[in-house]
Amino acid sequence: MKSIYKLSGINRNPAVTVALRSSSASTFTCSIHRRAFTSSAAALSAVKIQSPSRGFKTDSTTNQALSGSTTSFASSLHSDPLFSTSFDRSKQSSSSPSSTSPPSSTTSYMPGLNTTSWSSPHDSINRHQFLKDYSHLWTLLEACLESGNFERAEHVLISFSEHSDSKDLTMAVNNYLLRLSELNSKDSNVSQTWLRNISRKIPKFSPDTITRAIILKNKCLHYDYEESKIASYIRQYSTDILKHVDVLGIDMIAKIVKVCDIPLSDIDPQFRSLVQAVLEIPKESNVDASVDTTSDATSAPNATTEPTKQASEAKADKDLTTQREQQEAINTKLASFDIDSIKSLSKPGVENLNAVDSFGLKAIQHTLSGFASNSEQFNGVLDKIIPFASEKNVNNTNYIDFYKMVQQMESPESKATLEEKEKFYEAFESYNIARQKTIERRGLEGANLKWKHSHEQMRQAGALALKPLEALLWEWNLAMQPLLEQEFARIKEVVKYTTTRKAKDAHKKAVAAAAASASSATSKKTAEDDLLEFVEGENEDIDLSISDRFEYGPYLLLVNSQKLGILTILEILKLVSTGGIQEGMRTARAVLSVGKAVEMEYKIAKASKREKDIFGGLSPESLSDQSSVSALHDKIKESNLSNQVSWPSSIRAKVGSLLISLLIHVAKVPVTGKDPVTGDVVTGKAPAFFHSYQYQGGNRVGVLKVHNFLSKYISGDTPSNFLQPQLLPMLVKPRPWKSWRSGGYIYSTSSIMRVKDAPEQIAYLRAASDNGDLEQVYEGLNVLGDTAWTINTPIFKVVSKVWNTGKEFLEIPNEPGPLQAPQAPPRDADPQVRRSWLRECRKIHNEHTAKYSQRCDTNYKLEIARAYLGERFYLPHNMDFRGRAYPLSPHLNHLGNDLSRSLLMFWEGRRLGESGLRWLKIHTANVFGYDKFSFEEREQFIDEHMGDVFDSAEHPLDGEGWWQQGTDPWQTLAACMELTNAMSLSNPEDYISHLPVHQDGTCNGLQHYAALGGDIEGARQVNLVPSERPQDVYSKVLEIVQRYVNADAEEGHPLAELLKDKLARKVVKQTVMTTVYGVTFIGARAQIASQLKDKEGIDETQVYECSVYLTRKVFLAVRSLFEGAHLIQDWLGDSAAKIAKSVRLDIDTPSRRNGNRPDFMSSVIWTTPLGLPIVQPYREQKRLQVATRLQSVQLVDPYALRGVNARKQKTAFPPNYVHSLDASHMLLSAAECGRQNLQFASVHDSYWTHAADIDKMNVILRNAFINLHEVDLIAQLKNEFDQRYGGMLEYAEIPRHSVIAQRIIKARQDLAAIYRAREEEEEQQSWTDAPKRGRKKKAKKSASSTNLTVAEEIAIERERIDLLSSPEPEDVARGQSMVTPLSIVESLEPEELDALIKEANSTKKQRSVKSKTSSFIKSTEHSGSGYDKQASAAAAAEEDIDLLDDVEEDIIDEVMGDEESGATTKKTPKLDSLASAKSSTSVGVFIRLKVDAVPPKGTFDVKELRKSKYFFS
Amino acid sequence: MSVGITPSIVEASFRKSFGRRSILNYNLSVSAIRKMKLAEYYKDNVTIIDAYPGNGIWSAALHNEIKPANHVLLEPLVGAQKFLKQFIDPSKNTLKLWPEDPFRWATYENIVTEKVITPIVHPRTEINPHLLFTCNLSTIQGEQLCVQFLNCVMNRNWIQKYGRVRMLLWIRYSTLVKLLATPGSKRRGRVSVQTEACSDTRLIIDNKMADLTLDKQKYEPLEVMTKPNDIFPTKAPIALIQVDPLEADIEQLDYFEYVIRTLFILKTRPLKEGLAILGPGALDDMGPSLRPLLNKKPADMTLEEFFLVTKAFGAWPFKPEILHDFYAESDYSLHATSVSNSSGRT
DNA sequence: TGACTCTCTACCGACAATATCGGTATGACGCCA
DNA sequence: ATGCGTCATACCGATATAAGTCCTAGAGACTTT
Repeated sequence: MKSIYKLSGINRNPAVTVALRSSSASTFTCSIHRRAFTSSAAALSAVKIQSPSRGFKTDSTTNQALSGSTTSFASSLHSDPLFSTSFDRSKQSSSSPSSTSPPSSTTSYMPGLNTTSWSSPHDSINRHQFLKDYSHLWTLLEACLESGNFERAEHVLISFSEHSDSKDLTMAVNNYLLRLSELNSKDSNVSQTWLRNISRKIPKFSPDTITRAIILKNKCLHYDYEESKIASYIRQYSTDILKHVDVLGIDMIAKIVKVCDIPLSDIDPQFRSLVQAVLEIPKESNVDASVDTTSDATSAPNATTEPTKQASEAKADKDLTTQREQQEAINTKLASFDIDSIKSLSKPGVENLNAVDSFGLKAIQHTLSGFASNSEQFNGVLDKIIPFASEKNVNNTNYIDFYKMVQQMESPESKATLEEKEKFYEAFESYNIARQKTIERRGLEGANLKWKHSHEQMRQAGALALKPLEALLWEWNLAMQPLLEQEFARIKEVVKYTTTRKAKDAHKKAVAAAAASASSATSKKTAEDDLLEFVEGENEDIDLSISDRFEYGPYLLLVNSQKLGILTILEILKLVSTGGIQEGMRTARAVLSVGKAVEMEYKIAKASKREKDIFGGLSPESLSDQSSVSALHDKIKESNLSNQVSWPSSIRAKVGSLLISLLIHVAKVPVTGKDPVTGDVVTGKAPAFFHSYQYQGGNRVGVLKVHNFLSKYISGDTPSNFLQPQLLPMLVKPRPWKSWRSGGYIYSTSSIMRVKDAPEQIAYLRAASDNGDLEQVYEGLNVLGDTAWTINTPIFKVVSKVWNTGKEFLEIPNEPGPLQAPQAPPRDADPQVRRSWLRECRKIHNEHTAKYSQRCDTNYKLEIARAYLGERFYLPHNMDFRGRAYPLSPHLNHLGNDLSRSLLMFWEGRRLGESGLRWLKIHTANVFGYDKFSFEEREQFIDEHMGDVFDSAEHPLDGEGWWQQGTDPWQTLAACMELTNAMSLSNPEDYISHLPVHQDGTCNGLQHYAALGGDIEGARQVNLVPSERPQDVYSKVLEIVQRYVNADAEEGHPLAELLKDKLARKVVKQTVMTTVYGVTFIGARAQIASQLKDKEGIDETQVYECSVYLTRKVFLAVRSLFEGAHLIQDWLGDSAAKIAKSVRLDIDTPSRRNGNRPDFMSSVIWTTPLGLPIVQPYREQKRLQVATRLQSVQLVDPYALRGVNARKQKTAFPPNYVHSLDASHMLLSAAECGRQNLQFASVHDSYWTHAADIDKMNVILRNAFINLHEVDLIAQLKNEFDQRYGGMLEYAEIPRHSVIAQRIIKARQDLAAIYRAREEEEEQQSWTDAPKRGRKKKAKKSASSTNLTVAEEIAIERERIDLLSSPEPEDVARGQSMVTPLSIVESLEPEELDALIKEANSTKKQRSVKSKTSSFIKSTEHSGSGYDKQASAAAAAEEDIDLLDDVEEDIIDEVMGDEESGATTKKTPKLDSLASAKSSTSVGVFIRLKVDAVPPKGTFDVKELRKSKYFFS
Repeated sequence: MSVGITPSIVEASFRKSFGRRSILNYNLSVSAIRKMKLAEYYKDNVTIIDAYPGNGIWSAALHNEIKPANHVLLEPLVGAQKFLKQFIDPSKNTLKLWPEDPFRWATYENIVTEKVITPIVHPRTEINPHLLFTCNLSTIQGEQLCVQFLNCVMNRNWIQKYGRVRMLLWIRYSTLVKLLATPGSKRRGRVSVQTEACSDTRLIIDNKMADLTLDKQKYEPLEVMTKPNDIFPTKAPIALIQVDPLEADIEQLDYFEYVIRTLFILKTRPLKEGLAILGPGALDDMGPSLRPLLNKKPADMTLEEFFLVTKAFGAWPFKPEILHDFYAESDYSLHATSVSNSSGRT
């Protein structure tokens, strides 16, 4: 019986444990608890026979290679074909899972192999049983290989092989082999021998052509391309081997082709041109100037041949030098294209921002601008091209203004020839590729050199000088080195054993030996001992640190100690004052960030190195055939082990915590303090960081605090200096999206979808990606990524001027001074005083923190903007899980606030033309806030304010400041400048405009709702229906609310009278907006309260009741105005609730908390019109505590199988669905804009393009919307739901008096009898079987009960279904003979059942309406009562005790009654009771899930909006 | 609530507790009060502040035994007010019902300003014989209030500004073990040290069915509730404690609070680990002066030992200046609204 | 055979509580037949 | 070789932590004699 209550799918897997931790080294048995009943009850026991492959103790397979350990994996429980239909989009049904998916291990959808389906068996999107360990092993394998730990890697490989699919396995083996052959390039026998051995050890493994290619490569190197050895091998396996460019590299293929005389036609046509390019290059000139120079640092720095410290430092020096060389080389290249001087022509007066001049962004700026200042010799050609060049301002320009350069080159006056231009662009492009790569591989060593320089300068200046921060940082990094080396040594000591046990034993022996020798030689305490003591901690922790090192060791070894030190310091300083911690940060965040940085560093270096390996002497950016290059890039990324999976967060945390603990230990700052006793000033050195804890509302939080000496150095302007350069805007077009993980940056891998700790989302995404369903999505996103941007320099100048004043201005926060807490009250002050003091402190602290983080954020934006002045850049995009697009690069992007948006403009310019000029004016009016009027009026408005516009543009800070009154002031300023520039031309229409002009949907969510429901009235309100003037939803709602309030005021309602003159659009706006998101009454009330708070004439004490009153009115108004939308919203919500609360028959899902009830396991999943599958990620989270060096850290375990959060699933579905539609609309529009060669950007429901192209875009977006909504999306959704969830059960009620109900009750009794009998029998058995085994406590049931619990009934239903689907006719017959509630219900016609449910529901509703008058809408009608109650309560408090007499009797009685009943007993959740919980007149029953009928669609024809001017405006 | 109506209130309050846990056994209450010798100590001009009287049994016993000049019942629950009113003789002025919530500090000011009570300040040389405080803290929030009352004892504010006011508190068992845990106990924590530091606290009425890990030697109850119907709800054990504030000051109170709060975070780790999180470099600087304690666990340390640590901390030149940490809620709506507003601008 | 208590309160994007204890499962190991 | 008992350990879930509770409202989930 107990098996029912076990989640059979999540048994721990010992074999994996071995590989990960190897806490043990011998035999394991993995037992799977039996799911089937073992009872003798005839009808039920059949299950046992029916599924012989399930529920047995798996045989142990011995594996000698694993030091005698036996590994086994639980067999799949649910591999029935029944549950393995394919995932399909309901509209274009059925497509089988692709067989060409790239190997990956994060997710797996291999039906039948240790998997179960996630949310629905309908889709063959399955969850690997050991998903977590699987991905951990994957990363561990790589780490072991990189660090040259082959023994353990093989260990891992074997564990991995037990439960991986063959493709993943082959890839894993290949990676092993590749690495092995790399380190034994002079002897191909090593790898061949190993391959033979592993094939024997892992019979499942089958080599593929990649395997052959690796061997071939090894042979080539071994025998130095000896024709006889190579040619025969190729002949043996066909020239298919040669298609693996990503293994062999282009150079090698070229050589092979040459040596073996293979025709070029045998080479993969995709890469033929590359090979050809190599063949054509004469040998000597084959020097690549741009490829990675730090690559040797990346190749397993801590492998057996690890560079010494000096070497690595020297190398760092070298790196910088080579970097310079490289830059010069590029300069030469640029020069060779006849543009000898790219000396900046940029404007004077771009002021430097006040910032710490050090690393991070500065380094990036250096990279970007690095070679602008060199040599005068470049003056010449450019001067000829650009007449203005003589006016160039030489001083103060530290960057190249490519923007201006191009503008001038392209201007009509330019004398540049077409050929010159072409050459310029070509040079520009390859220059950008080179720079982009350099940025992505950040120069960590470069940062260190700067620190060192600063340190030396400080030395020269003398000890009295205050140390600059950089000097300090250099010291810290220096001090960390020996500790890191020590740690490396210890790790190597540990990881050379394959199990922790061996390591521990060895350690014990060593200690014993040391003790023996120590007794003779008196131990002298050295500095090293101190180190040792620190690193090792207490003796009792040694075991712990051994197993710890065993886990994180391989990962830490991947990056050299110099880099580790630097990145730790950078990360930590970046995080100061985050997480609401004053002068510190949360430990959890710190350790994870550092760990992630290590991972990033390693992966990017690895990718960069691989690129070099593969391209060999070719310079990818200078090749003409860029499509081949990018195809090869993709191939490289795909085959790279590390691109597949992220490190487990536990590993990140452990790696990070180790580094931080070292930093804490060495980082010191000078301090002075006063001795409390003597009063003397004491000086000393104190740790710069220290680890402690804080309490947050009763919760303990680990924090890392910085010494306040250090915090003096750090202001809001500091963190941008530590910014990670990996995610900045790109200088070249992003790699286009080609699969779910391929696209975006050059080296770092990003996923096309941002997922929330939900492998299920990835699984679905991957399936769709592999299936080729996402082409439209890719196309749209690629258009967004291909939009070229540049910084709006004039705006930047204004902003930086304001910034440097340090004062608050518009969205720019001021420089917050030190936090000033109010004086604490004396201890014996009244608690009230203390409380309000605390509250005040908290408030000030909050404000300070907010201000600080805002200042940081703005600083980030400005620093990035400054770095990219004059550059052309791109913003790679991905999506949230609904499909909405976001730029990958944070901080500065067009989704940011007004300021960010104003700093950006299109790189490309387009002539305004008549329509463009008009739209530019309208846009100016829009951003100013004058957007509720007709286009003509808006245009006129700007014409009337043209003086203000000119003044704003010409005197932004010293003029009238008209722009500052705008809703979006900075964008207004940008528009003013653009307009001014245009108007200054004799013909403004000739102006080449770069400003993005917006078209915004009016309440886009409601627009989609109206279209979905065909709701004419709603459509009219949101401008779907053509109209002469734009409709304003908020004003309309306000109007209705005003009517209600006036009516109440007439009747003398006091609140209505108070409020009737105080209503404003602003009061209702937010609530109307959030209605779409399903805001609750209380949430809306809070919004309204905050609006009312500042209103004149409303007393503070009245705000609350006013807000309650008003919120009711607003809700009523919204509902009346958007009846259709609400019907759809409700339907979506109800459907989601049904799905989220459905019970699955295909898997066993008992509740963790209450074994009597199943957990709900099905997420709401749907497919957008573009084919993107969307999975709502809301499940209960399992949290793990991971012990790290500093403290234990709590992480979510994304792999845990947990029930859904039904409530969240329900409330979030309507907005998510609508957002998935608006995302589809956007992507469709984007794709079409791309096809029509428009520059396009979007902020969800705000679409941007050039002013001149607005007319075109307006047509495109309207057509896209129509296309989207022409089909009945809701009907389609229902259809999809029916298919996906049709097999599940939902709870329903039918009238108790019905015949069916009676039959069900009877059946339940019968089943219970059988069940109890069998249960007893099993109990007996289990006592004799294993008397010591405690029974699962999950299954709490009252022994005497004759009723079935819900879980039990579900188990029985499941048995029946299983039997019916059995291949054995005997089983099927048995299943047919079973009488269960479900079988009874299913014997009904659907209509009959519907009728019964309807009947039960109606009686229930009647009852509940009678008993409750709680609907807020209803109570609005008597809203006076609340007021009265409040008043009397207040009075009661004030008046004398005697007043108690006045308390009404009925209230008392009520309370007393409650008290009485509180003492009465409670009840068990028996199914029968579940039925009667709501009403004794009905019976609860599980039926097949069926979503409700779709609400009838209205008559609005979406095509009408083609004519609607203000649909988007 | 005169003696004459005792049977009626006992009967009437049977299985009533108004959402709290209360004693039902009147006689046992009386017996405990007598063993405490309350009537002997509180003789003259006695005021009882009686918070959350609920079903009134305990209040009746106190009232009848001590016969105070002024007994004010702080009862915010309307149902309980109504119930209690039946037993209050309006003609007498000794027993009053005040409907404000004892949870609110203002209540205690209001009863003074409204002249419901007129507290007499008594020198700290002895327990204030004119003012007795009792409170039923058996709810889930009761524990919070209890800790705060103890804070007030330490800070000498709230009613403790009238001198050393004895408090008779009904608390849950879970609270009890936190307050009275002795060194070495699993439950030893910050509150137990604080309680020990600022008060002489005794267990007065115990509950038989709870098997708690208390030092029974040290905390011998005066009475024990044995029968199921002694309390209500039956299976929800509570206990009565007597808290007598101490006369002596706690040295360096701020430091003491910080030290115990911080050290108990790692309460079963050796003290040296705890010291390390007191401040940057704390272990290096303070370790030498506390060498004998370094390997002791905070959970095993005595009050005196905590005083030693406090002293060392106070003498440490580099101790942190700010001992109370604030944290910011992640409620930066400033930025968020500016973003969302601009997409749907006005 | 209900009722009481507790929770949560707008979508997304960003993120993230920890120390300790006790029970249970599991494995190592020894012992003995 | 197998089996059994005992001990150690890993894992998992539960609980405490702090100490004003956040002025109210109402629906829904959850629990448990």
